[in-house]
Amino acid sequence: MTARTPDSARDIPEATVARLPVYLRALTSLAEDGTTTCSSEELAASAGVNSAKLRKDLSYLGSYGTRGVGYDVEYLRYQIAREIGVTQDWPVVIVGIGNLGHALANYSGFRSRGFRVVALLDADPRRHEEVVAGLDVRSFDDLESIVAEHDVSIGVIATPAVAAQDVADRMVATGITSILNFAPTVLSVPDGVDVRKVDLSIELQILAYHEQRKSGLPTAEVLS
Amino acid sequence: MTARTPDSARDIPEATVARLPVYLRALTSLAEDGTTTCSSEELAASAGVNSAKLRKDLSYLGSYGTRGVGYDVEYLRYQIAREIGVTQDWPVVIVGIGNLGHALANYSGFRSRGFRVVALLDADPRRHEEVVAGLDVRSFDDLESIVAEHDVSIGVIATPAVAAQDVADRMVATGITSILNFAPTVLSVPDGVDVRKVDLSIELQILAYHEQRKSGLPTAEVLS
DNA sequence: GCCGTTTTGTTCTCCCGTTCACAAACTCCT
DNA sequence: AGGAGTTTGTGAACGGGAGAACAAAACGGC
Ligand SMILES: NC(=O)c1ccc[n+]([C@@H]2O[C@H](COP(=O)([O-])OP(=O)(O)OC[C@H]3O[C@@H](n4cnc5c(N)ncnc54)[C@H](O)[C@@H]3O)[C@@H](O)[C@H]2O)c1
Ligand SMILES: NC(=O)c1ccc[n+]([C@@H]2O[C@H](COP(=O)([O-])OP(=O)(O)OC[C@H]3O[C@@H](n4cnc5c(N)ncnc54)[C@H](O)[C@@H]3O)[C@@H](O)[C@H]2O)c1
Repeated sequence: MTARTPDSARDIPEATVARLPVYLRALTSLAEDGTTTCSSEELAASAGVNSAKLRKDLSYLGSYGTRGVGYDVEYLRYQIAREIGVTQDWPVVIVGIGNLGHALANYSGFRSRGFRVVALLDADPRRHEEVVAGLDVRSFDDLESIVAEHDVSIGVIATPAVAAQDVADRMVATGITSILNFAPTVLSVPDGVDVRKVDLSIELQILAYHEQRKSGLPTAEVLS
Repeated sequence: MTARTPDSARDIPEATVARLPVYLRALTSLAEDGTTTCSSEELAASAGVNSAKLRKDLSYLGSYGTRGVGYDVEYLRYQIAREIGVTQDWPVVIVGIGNLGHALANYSGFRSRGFRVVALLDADPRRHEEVVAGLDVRSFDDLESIVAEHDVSIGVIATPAVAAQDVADRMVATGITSILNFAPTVLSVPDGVDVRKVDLSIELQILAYHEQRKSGLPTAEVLS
């Protein structure tokens, strides 16, 4: 509305934002295969979406394709990365270095996709002896200084559910404004702070619901 | 339409299905606190949703509340669990016992929420020496016999991306019809098979997008 | 230089999901 | 028993996203 869009501040629909990373990955994959140009049809197939949806999504970023030709893979990849903001690395802290925290710390996919784990924190002093993925596990009390030092704005919570709200509160207090939460709890945070949750049990329960349906109906599933 | 709903076969909107597990968890939490009755307002707050949405969601299951009073926590909890299909355990196999697979195998939240891990499979023979969470890590070739023996219909993929499609194909061939995929790939499966994906990097990239927006705008964020 | 072919960008329509708002229904108090 | 006060269940308005369909634009062949 206010039309004072300095560069590319059009607001992109949330559903589109959620798909841009998928396109980014598909483009990276195509680039690795040596493909330099692709049509919306090919890219859509690679990303698992409808080609009309893909084109509409990309149109929010600008006109980066060429009619009759398609998209330049490398150019489009860069434009999407720039729009998402992963052309340079984001520092991230992980809190709660238990089963899941270890896996996250060891995950190489973060680094390659624009994120750098700068610290691993845990409340349990016994954990502080450990070195995971080349990083010392440090005291949760070091949160403030680490966030200040590395200018961290993204935090990951992998603690038990009971501790998650406390951890979130501390994160917010130190200036973190984006949280990825693995604990099965609803976090309450002030306006201006984004929270996304990943909840395995919910995903499995959704599958279970459909599974129950399948076995219920006799064979009235397919129609093609 | 066809109105031949044997028991409770009304089709529940997908968005509602995705929230039922959240309500289930909120109700369990309330029950543990000793609450026996709750209003839609309380339950909605506990689940982090709008109360009107909650009531509409619940109305798809039936009329399980009492006007002027609210919902019986234990009764509603059971009704939702039954609708989702987690009143008895679902057997699950996990394929790919690396960093993430270990964390999943050790996760106690599955058992308590209606799922039972019956086998851990890995293609790497060196893994077969291991015992994780009380289960032997077995050869991927045992998939068929394990699925047949335990009547498994849900599989979890925690292998590297390159192997994921192969694993999915094998799963489908053995009769698995629901897959939870952690590998960053688009899986293609036949009709009748459900796939849900969990992708950490995508979640972080969505956060990064909004984070970039925040730092762009000066302070035009809050208005309350 | 022009025409047919290809593929993008966009418009239009439809559908799903969210939210408001209110009547119906139940409890409790007098 | 009746009325005031609560709270559910749902009809209706609204907004956003998905997909079909097409016009505009670029390329290649002649
Ligand atoms: N393991 C999985 O595969 C998995 C799957 C889905 C969800 N989860 C969820 O992720 C979270 C972590 O799971 P996990 O299996 O790693 O648990 P875990 O018990 O192995 O690890 C939790 C860690 O958090 C630390 N911790 C506890 N309180 C803390 C605090 N206040 N501040 C900082 N650190 C604190 C503990 O010392 C421990 O090291 C849980 O909420 C769990 O429900 C785990
Ligand atoms: N570790 C994390 O926190 C994390 C986070 C997000 C996504 N992921 C994704 O999850 C997957 C697993 O991650 P990880 O860190 O555990 O990797 P990992 O390399 O530690 O483990 C992968 C395991 O899969 C096994 N495997 C390989 N090919 C197989 C096959 N064809 N059949 C059966 N088993 C096979 C390997 O032997 C290995 O044990 C990857 O796709 C990764 O991108 C991991």
